[in-house]
Amino acid sequence: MIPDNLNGAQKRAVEKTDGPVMILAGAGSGKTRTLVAKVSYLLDVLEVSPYKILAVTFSNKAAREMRDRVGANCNLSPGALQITTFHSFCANILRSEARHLGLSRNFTIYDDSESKSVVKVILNKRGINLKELPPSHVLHFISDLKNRGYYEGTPSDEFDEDKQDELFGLFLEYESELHRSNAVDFGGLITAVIQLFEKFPEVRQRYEDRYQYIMVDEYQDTNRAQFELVRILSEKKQNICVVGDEDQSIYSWRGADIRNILDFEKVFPHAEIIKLEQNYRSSKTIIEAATQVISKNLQRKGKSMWTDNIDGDAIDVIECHNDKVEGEFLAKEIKKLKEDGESYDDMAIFYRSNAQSRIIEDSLLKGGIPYRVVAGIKFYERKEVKDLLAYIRVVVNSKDSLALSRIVNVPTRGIGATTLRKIEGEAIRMGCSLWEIVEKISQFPEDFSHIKLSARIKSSFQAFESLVNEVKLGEQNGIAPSAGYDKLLIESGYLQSLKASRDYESLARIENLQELFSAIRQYEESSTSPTLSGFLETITLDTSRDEEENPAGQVALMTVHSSKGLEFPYAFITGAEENVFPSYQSLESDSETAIEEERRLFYVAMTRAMKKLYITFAQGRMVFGNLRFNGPSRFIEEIPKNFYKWVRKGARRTDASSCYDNDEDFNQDTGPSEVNYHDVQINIGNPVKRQSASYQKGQKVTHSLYGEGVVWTTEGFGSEEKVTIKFPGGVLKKFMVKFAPLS
DNA sequence: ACTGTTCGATTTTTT
DNA sequence: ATCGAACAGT
Repeated sequence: MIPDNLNGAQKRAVEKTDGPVMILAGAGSGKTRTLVAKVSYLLDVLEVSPYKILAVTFSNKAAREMRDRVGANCNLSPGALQITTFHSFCANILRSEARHLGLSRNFTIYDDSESKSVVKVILNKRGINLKELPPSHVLHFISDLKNRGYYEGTPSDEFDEDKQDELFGLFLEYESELHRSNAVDFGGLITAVIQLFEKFPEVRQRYEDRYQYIMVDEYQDTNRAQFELVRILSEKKQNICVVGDEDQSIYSWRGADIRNILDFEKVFPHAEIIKLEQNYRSSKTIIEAATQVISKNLQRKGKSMWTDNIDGDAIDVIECHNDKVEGEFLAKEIKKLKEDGESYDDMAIFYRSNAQSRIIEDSLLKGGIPYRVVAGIKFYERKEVKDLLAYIRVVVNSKDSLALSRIVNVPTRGIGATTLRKIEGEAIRMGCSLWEIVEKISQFPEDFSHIKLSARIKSSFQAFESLVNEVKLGEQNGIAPSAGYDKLLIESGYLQSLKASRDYESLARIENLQELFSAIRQYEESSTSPTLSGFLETITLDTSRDEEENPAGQVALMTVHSSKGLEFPYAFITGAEENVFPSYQSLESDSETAIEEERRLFYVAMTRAMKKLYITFAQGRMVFGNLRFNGPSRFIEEIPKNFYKWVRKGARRTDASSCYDNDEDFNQDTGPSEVNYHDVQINIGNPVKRQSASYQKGQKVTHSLYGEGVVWTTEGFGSEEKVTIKFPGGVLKKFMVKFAPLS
């Protein structure tokens, strides 16, 4: 049955299971609830097999949430449900069908930075100066093509113009380089599946027959290729249900194509459109103000949001003298709310760009307000982490020449640029991969006398080769991935080289490698047949690690983009100035489309607030080292006057820059002045046996890197014991006791 | 192979 | 202001 906590439109959305449907779900309209109800309805009432249902979203977080909720509803193990991201879905298909496309199933997935490296290598090879032709520019061309669904041999003539572009040759070379490396990039995951379906009708039919009900969440974020993919899959049954909100489309710069929404009915002429317009989240004031702002956009289907909620407080628009005063206002106001009994984790501060967070953090720090910065965790982008992952990739997919050349001389083993150039030459000459050359050199060094390798280099190759092969063998024989990682870390000498340079940074790097170790352990526990290659897949397609952080009493700081999908009773939109929000880039481009996207961003930000919305802006702000006077954002002016109250904070009219003159607090050295470089206990592979938790809540500890802190939470015991420590300024860090240099 | 220096760019970042 | 990448010098 359909849960009776759904409203009319939501019920309709649930019941309309056959034929194409587009659900336009405004902010806070109970979209997830409806989707979960719909999948549950298919399963429980229509008794559709979970095997036949496919639901795709964009983020792993969203997929997980939906999977768990449906699983709980219908008493199914979450694993039985095909609720997944576009990219995982495609990666899985490609692993099964890899042979059709001349890939092998252990192919590597390249992320954006690796794609960029490939581009750089190609440009270098062609002797093109990176300044004349920035790699980012080339990469943009390539990913744009892929986002629009192009693959080699696309039948459509839509790409004729692109093929004339001088960059097209680079695209082709890029593609063949990836293919040689047995690698696929993010965009390629999607287009390769489309290609697979186009070229092999029998494969296509298998999947088409299987997925009888297809749902797409966050539809406004789909690009052309993703749309094409679900169109193909649903072509026969036409049971496609897309859910999205054109007003929250904020990823066009990533290839999201709002036309997927605007033109849905053109592709599916009999589509039913259902609008979810009742908002359950925000006060009437907020909803009406936001509705007014977004109504200025022309690129929309048009919904009119309404709510039964109370009117609530007026929006506060705070005019601050400068960005510093803005920060101080935030701290002061948050403190006041706290004193009134509100909780810190009910408050969030949004900014347009990450650069703005620093000054806000400063004020919160000074005000003693605990906060957390919600940001794309860059853990997997760390050099040392990428290095070790590259080792793993060479083990998993030895054709991955990018990974190989990254680590063949890390740590230094005498295989420098010159040697690398030589073996690259050999690889080209013999038409094989770098790894095959490495293997051949190790086995038959005499065959390579013509490239004059010293004895030392030869033995380096041999050591490297046997390490990789031993781990590979271990992987095939079901040795735990973490053990393989251990071996790589230790026998490559990587860990040793870090330990040898006992400086501040190496210490942190070692910790990160320990963190990577626990990530592998975590993965092992969650998987039935863990492998290194499975681990790689998890982390390339799911970067959301570390996001579990306990929001215990912290104000959340984030970009407007990362706020999408979240809600907070109290929300602060900061930097509401021309050239900041909307950003100067979107103004420069002078295109109405760009401004509309900024407006959608502003709309997203406004609709995060439940009870009270603050919008702050500064008269003067430091931008790229210069003081700028931008004036209030046009979006403020688009809010009807009756919805807000204008307040001035330290806003003077003269001598605008004086506030920057005596900045006594800015240059304090906050880092620990002395670091105790005692030997870090490394026990990877030989867990320390401790039977009980050795740390307690509230205990004071000293971390040799971060200084003094207080134990915030503890979990596990013995070698699995983990502690979260709170350092001054509300910074929370989690450590594994057996690794962390704590005293 | 490591280190310092200059130069330049610089929104957003689900995968 | 600040960070990183590219380059030059040791």
